[in-house]
Amino acid sequence: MKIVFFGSAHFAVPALEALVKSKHEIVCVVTQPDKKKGRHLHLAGTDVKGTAAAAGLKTFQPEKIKSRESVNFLKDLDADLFIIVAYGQIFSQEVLDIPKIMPLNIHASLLPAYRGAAPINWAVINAEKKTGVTIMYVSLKMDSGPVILQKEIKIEENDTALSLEEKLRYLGAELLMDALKLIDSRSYRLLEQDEDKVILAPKLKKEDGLIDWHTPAVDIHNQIRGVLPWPGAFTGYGGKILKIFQADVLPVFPNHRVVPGEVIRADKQGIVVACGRGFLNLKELQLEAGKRMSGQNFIIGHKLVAGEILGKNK
RNA sequence: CGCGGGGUGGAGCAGCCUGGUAGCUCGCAAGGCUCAUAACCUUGAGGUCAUGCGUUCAAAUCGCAUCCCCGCAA
Repeated sequence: MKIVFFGSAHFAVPALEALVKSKHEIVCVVTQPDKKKGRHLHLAGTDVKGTAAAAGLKTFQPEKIKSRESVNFLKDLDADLFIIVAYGQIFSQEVLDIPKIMPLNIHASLLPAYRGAAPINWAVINAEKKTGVTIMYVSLKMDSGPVILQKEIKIEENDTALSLEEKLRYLGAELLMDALKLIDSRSYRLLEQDEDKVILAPKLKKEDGLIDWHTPAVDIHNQIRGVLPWPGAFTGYGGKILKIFQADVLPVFPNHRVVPGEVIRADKQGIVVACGRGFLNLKELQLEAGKRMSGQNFIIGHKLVAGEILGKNK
């Protein structure tokens, strides 16, 4: 089959690599235009662009996928399938109608749960026990098309949005190959999504990383694991931003009344902070302008003592 | 040329503004105390103060340049 691959982010790379190895013909890889990014705003291509270049594939980087020029270009490719994975632009019906068989998408959740840009993050934040990947027909409304294949995976206690993404991107690539076989043999089925079970997973905002110490320790723990790699869970300390990368929920009972955010212990046992219910032992943190380090190292250098309240500033 | 913070023994930091013997906590080594310990007491090793140039009688400290790391913003 003649395939046009649409993708940009890290998540899409294994799927493209799998396609490259398959018998299918990739007529073009469409990815987002190069953007200035990073600390010094250097111009950089997407992860997918790098992969496509390594495989010697032709790339197309339209500013707007819906534009007249883009549509004409895509029509001329005469493709059977469009495969869209973490591309980053919304398609118009006109574009979706171009492929002769169908437009396909890999989504990192068990649809209809977690429709949107950050399905993995929200699954972790919401303490889901499992998530997965879905291969579906793309329709105009975001992530609402009928499902072709779906595979679930357990969310482990120590999984983060980062580790899950790593698992899911490969799982997604595998499942895509299975789906292509079904489509090739015309033996697939389209299963409509149950609109009553829709859960939305909007793009994360900076403020989603801000820790509210009044919430229960388990919830904050899920937040810390879920908002990686961006924006990262953070609080305030000494007027600066303090990022928290890793923490454990602790069943500790202090001998006095505590305020949420209060450091009730800071010694070799760890940095223990009071939450709305329960406590967190901060394992890995990073102060603004500082390096990422373990809780013990943090105490040694920053003279953090019991009684201080986190989150007072910023 | 988007804004800002930082590079000081093995780790994390102070000192810099107001130049004049390199300091703290931890770790490490040796010894001691102890039934014992991640506890405590002694002692000790370990540093081109990121790099280069400059100012000065004298630079970790002031000035210029370079390299590297990090936060914000996108």
